[in-house]
Amino acid sequence: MRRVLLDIYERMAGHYGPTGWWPAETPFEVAVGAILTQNTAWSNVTRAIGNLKARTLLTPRKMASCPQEELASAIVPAGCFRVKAKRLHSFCAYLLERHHGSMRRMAGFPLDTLRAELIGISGLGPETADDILLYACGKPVFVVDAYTQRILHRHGIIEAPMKYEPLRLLFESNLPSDVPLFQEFHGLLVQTGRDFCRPNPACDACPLNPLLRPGQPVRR
DNA sequence: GACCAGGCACATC
DNA sequence: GATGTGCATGGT
Repeated sequence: MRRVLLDIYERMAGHYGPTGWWPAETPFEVAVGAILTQNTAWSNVTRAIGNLKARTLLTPRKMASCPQEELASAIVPAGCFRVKAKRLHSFCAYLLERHHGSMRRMAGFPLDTLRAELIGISGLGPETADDILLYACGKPVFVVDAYTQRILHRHGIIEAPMKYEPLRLLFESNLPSDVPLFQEFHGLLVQTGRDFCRPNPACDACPLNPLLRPGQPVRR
């Protein structure tokens, strides 16, 4: 499995080069983007974040003190705006109370502690928590998403859809615990999924075709 | 007009 | 534990 995963990584990296994932200017912006992108296309998140910047709401204190309806109006383009405004407030409250509003202070805490606390916040599930941990805090967690599932399944690496935790551990136990590797790997999976693994895919040019299978010798 | 997008909470069985 | 539904916009 280790060789298969590294083969996948090398093919995608060879096709795309460095992705520099996640696209954001600050760790706090990463966290906001992680919440806004839930079940939402990234292009819509970009608009919402642009609105937040224009209204100078993209800091933990400004966002926390902004009325929820006003916050919601700024993030309308991201969809589910009432729900997400509430989720952003929940995260800001946690960040202010527990870490004095500082993402850098937050990153000083152990991974397991932070992961449990983040998942405990209403509106933050495992994927959103892991986005924040990997890309905003620099912690070695592998982020699993719908594209990860779909790509592995379509290429026969997994037989049936797997639950989040087992799939995360599949990657983490078969790869070196390396933050830049995890960051790039997930970014490459998203790009590959977006370009080649949609419901009506253009599979022909996919860099993962044909894919190395378990037990198969490395082809060069 | 239907379907999808870088989920999650809640209700129900 | 598994499945269904609401949230809601913008692109294809």
